[in-house]
Amino acid sequence: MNARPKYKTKQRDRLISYLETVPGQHITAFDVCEAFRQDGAPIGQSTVYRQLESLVGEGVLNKYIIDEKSPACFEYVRSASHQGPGTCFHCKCEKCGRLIHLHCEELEEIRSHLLGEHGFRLDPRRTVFYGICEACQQAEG
Amino acid sequence: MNARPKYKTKQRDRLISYLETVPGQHITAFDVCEAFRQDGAPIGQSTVYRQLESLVGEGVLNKYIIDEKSPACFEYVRSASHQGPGTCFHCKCEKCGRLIHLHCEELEEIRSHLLGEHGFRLDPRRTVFYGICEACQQAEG
DNA sequence: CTAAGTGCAAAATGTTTGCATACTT
DNA sequence: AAGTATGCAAACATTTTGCACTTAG
Repeated sequence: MNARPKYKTKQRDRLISYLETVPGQHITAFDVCEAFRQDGAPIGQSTVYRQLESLVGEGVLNKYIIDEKSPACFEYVRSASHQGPGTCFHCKCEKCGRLIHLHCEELEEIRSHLLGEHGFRLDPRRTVFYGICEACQQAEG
Repeated sequence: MNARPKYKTKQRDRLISYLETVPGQHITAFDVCEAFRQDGAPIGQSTVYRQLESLVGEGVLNKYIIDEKSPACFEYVRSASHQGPGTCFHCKCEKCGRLIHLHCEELEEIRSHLLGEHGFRLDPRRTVFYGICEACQQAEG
């Protein structure tokens, strides 16, 4: 979906190194910039955005739009060549804002159903389920 | 989730009248502003945004964040007092951008599963399934 | 009369872009 | 040398907010 970088640059390497330290976590472009700033060697934010976008295109990162107002967040999935996509669904609580990762085989049914009955190939990397989490349901009665 | 209006104003009435002419369609704040501008009697955009937000809070409108870069869109569902929530899922094709409305009983299973197994009460009004639609799948081979 | 709503212009926010410079190959 | 990448600052687009004014109850 996106162009992949042709050149190996210092910034790109540093970015990847950083990402490897936070696998499976959700980080924003801001987080990344901040990390480098605190390292004493900032990387320009345009570069960060551009590289991040490239890495999404290469399948190294997943990108999630969790919330209309929050910044997009990225999740390191694997080094560019390895493994299939780590299937993981996300649930976002509209009340407390908590983000729940669901590694659930049964949810595969959803994909099958959508594909079989509706011809729609679901992309779990971009799909976020909104709703109310257990804790908040009990709290509200 | 949001405050509901206490006062009945001319702007609010006009907005609701307009919405009633586009049931089930997806309209943006911009569309609304435009409609009134062309009516010769514009309504301030802040007012539009605020009223729209109120109506979402009242359940009259659904609000969807279809896309990170696109404006939020609203869908008129019912007049404030009537009926239960019109259950309708949305699928957004990442390729062609098409938005598909799914009125599907079987998708209720998803809700049951999430609720039963994960304690998560899915909100179909805010959830959008991303993926690739049938046409685009065939096109790409 | 008081609380709520309106509308303008300005702020906020996350992301993208133009462009001159620097780096990779 | 040619093609990319970088980084700054400025541009962007949507939504929100501050505030003085109007309107509904």
